Amino acid sequence: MTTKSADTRAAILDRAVDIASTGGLEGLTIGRLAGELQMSKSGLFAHFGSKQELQLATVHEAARRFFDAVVAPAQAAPAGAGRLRDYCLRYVDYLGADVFEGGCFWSAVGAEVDDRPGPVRDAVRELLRAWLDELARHAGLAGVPDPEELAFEVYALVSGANAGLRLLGDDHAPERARAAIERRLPA
Amino acid sequence: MTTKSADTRAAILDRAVDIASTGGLEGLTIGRLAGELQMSKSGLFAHFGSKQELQLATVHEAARRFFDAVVAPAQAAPAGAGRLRDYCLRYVDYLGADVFEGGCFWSAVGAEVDDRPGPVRDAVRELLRAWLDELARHAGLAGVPDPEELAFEVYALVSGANAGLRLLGDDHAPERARAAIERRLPA
DNA sequence: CCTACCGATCGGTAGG
DNA sequence: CCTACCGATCGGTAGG
Repeated sequence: MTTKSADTRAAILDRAVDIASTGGLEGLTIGRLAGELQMSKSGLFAHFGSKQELQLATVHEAARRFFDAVVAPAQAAPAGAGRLRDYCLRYVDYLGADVFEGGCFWSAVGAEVDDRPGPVRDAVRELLRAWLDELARHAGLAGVPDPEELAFEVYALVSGANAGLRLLGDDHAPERARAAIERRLPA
Repeated sequence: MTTKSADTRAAILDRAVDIASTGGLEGLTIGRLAGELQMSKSGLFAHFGSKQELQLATVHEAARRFFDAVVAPAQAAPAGAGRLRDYCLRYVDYLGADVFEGGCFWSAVGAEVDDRPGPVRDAVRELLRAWLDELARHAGLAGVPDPEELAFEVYALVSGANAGLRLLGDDHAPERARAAIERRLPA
């Protein structure tokens, strides 16, 4: 029975993802995490062995949550224009769906790690890269002339909506992103 | 002669802006800043009185740099479509112009402060708000139907280009943003 | 602008 | 998973 240990680990990561979505991966300190979960620092630490391993596990747990909220439900739509459209709509909707406590996890963490070479930055980079590739792939299937350009624009608009929502407190931001994306999607 | 003290303060803030553009306002520690400038922590600290005052002064110094690089040079262009176009081009170009050591200061700092209520967040928010208002104002003068929508899209695309450049290492990102903005600008 | 401190917190370890 | 530590660094202060 490794179940109890696995449950504890899952509970730690669940909280870690929300802390990091708010205060970033630096704000995710072992002391704070242990305090909130009412366990000792060293007890928690033993699950990961280093701060970096905790950060990596947190990033992958965030990817799982993003996958469940945006990617998986869209698999019902047909590949190509339908899937692309579904991805985009869910991508915008996810900002207001409280998937993460601090809004888009990738916006919160992306700017933080981009200047820090290492495995954590690489993991974030590759996950974002894979998501943009998936968007571009279905844009290509839909016959869009420059699929990578479209993927870039959608990503930028959704990130912009998150910033508008969180930093400016502008509730219209997702609607603005939706309008711009709608205008850009293939008919 | 308060000149020597003012010079020191200017040198501190000059370095502080670049550190914050890389490691964020939390990465901007008094110890690190003092170390790089080869002065004592307390000597440096005396110029500001608190970490928060240092952060505020750093944000305003960053605004000055952004103004000098993007806003001021565009004043030669005529109000309306011409100015709007000039703003947008310079806004994209500024990403690759090494105005800040860590790329766009506002992208680096925006996601960091958006969950931390207080004077620092308010300052960042108001500066961004003012910039978007200025973009929208000239879009309005140019006869654009929804000036705020256009300002939002331009801001999102430039932020996206910065992320593409810094996080993904995609050198095409500014060109992609430029293309999308060009398509969106009034003829 | 300095030396010399302060209490708190950081990531991490020893040893159980 | 715990108690009890470690050296380093944090923001900040006293006193000059």
